[in-house]
Amino acid sequence: MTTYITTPIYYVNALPHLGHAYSTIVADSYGRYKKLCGDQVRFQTGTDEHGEKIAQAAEGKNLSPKEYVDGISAAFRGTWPTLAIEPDNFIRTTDPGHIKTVQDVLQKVYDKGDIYFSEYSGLYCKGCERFLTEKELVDGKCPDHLTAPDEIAEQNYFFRMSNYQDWLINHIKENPEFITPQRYRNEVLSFLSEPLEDLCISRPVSRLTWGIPLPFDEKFVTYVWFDALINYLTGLGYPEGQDFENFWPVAEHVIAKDILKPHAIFWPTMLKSMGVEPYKRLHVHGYWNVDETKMSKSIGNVVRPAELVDAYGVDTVRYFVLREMSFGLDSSFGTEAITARHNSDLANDLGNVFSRCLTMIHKYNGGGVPAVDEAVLTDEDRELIDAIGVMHETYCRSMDEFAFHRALAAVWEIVGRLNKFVVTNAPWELAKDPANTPRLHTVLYILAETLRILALVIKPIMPGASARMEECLTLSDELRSLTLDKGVVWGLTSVGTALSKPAQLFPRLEKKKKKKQVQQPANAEGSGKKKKQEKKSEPVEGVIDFADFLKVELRVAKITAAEKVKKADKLIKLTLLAPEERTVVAGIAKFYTPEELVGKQVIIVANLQPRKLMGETSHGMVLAAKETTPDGEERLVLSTVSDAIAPGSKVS
RNA sequence: GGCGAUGUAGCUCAGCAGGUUAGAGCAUACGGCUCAUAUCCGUAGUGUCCGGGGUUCAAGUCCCUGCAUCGCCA
Repeated sequence: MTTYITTPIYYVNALPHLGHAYSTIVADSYGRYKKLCGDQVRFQTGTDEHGEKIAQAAEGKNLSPKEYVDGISAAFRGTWPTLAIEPDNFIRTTDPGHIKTVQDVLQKVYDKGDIYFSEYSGLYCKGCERFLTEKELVDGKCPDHLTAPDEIAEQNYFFRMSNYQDWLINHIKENPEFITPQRYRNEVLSFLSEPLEDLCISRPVSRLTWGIPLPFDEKFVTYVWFDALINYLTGLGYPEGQDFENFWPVAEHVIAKDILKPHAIFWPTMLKSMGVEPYKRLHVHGYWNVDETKMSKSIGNVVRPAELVDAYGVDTVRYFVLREMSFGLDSSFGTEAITARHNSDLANDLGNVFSRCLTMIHKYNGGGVPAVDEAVLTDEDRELIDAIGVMHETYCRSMDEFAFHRALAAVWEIVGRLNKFVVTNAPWELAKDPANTPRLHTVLYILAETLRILALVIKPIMPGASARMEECLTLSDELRSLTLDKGVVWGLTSVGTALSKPAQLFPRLEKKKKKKQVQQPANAEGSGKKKKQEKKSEPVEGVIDFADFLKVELRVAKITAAEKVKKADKLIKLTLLAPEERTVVAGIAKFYTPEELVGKQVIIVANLQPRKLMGETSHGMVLAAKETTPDGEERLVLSTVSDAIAPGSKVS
């Protein structure tokens, strides 16, 4: 059996965040799982590097597009190993091989007659650099730039997507698993119930040069989606080769819901047109919110995977995202949530049970795995063993369905049972009387064997923790390399195996509960009932508490560009790095010229709700001090830091 | 405006195709153990299953309607 699993190729206009990490962890874990099932697996991720936004971003940084994308692509590539993500192939749409294949595909589709040249006229907004639909306009103007769009006619190439609409509808209906979870399948079908328009697949070179030239007309480059989707094929050496034959028929794509349409509609019709079978499954997941709100650059609450790994460790991060999110639905990320998962599931349950079991084998049998005495086997023992069989089934079914949270819940059911088993069998009691030795040995064996199986099933999700468990259990290479089917079989641990001392798999994290700090003198009030309801300190007028202060996120930002806002004599539009790029409009035009601002470091409120000022949306606020001089003149001075520091540094 | 999803214990959610006292984890309270990472085990709960109608012997589970939130489309 073979498995081909892909993530989207990530658009290099931003650095990796939790959402990217999630898609990639999912694909990696699924790939590892399939490998553990004995499949030959190919796992691909990469970066998407063409298009208008990239060209703009590069220009904004005074870099050539290629220099710019090289940097961000490397950041993605470098992030994955820190999350124990091991793709077999990392593809870039600027790879020469990819470019050639895209051109071959275009030519093929063109020759088939599915691409035509046509004039398109529409309302083009220079600010957005794209055509707007009538419906998007507000009072006839672009809602973002408040300017009237130009009616322009442009000639472009179009892909006859509409030719394949009926075929696609049928295909989706006949293959219930083609798009999962179902809610997204419904969404696509509902979208397809309306006539499909053809897809514009070119951009004139006059407007954009950063793209793949059309093979049949050099005055145009390829629209990014047409270019990007093909990565899934080029990564396999399409149009020929063993990889393509082995893996394409089993292709499974993991995506987030924002790119559903290109993957569920553009891509299958493109494949159909070029004469390639559609992919097997498309797995669509939801968004990670951060503490109830959307994660976005402008709010400044973007979660960086590297920071998470530093704070919690790779295994915890992988476990958390897979356990916490029901695949397909949105979830919310919060430090309390991940700390709670780490402490309760990983440290208290799995980590602790691992530690206590190994310790007992050391204390009561010198660290060697003792033999089972069939004569003293109880119903309860058999129940535990049976439960492991049930877990195995649920686990596999859930992993196959991308229901990772359910797979993990099933594993933790066994962790819970093992803890109960320890308590009801109390080896420390058995050890007191030599007459109980056969039973003690049997119990200890069950502990060791259950741990071995737990180490095996968590391997795809937490490869590190799994390896540490196997290490302590001193499993042979043979036992470590078993497939699931062969490995989740009772009784494989050999009697006499000498175990190592237990490692602390997941050290507990201290909760940052500042709320519980009580300042009341110990016996100020009479004993009796505990006063559970700690009085909240009375609010004092004009005084905020520390928690309120923490809500304000201050950051150092570097000004990279500044220009006056038209028709506003007080406003200057600033482009800042903090560390990501953002726009902030500041009412400082009377005091500073745009020229003198560029290069300055300022302090901004980074998590202020975005607000529109004279047509520009401001994502934050620049801090400044203001005074009125004795002669009645106003003076304003920007707040800054006393020495150079990395853009985006927090101020507190 | 059209289509769709969701609304269940303080929190996060399970409840598959209608059937006895509605479940799990976390959090809370009390009790127990000592092998263990101040961990674990047991007990205790509380729920107008969003509101209102209806179908049925029987509805959290089906139908209609209203409200709220979200998504897609226009």
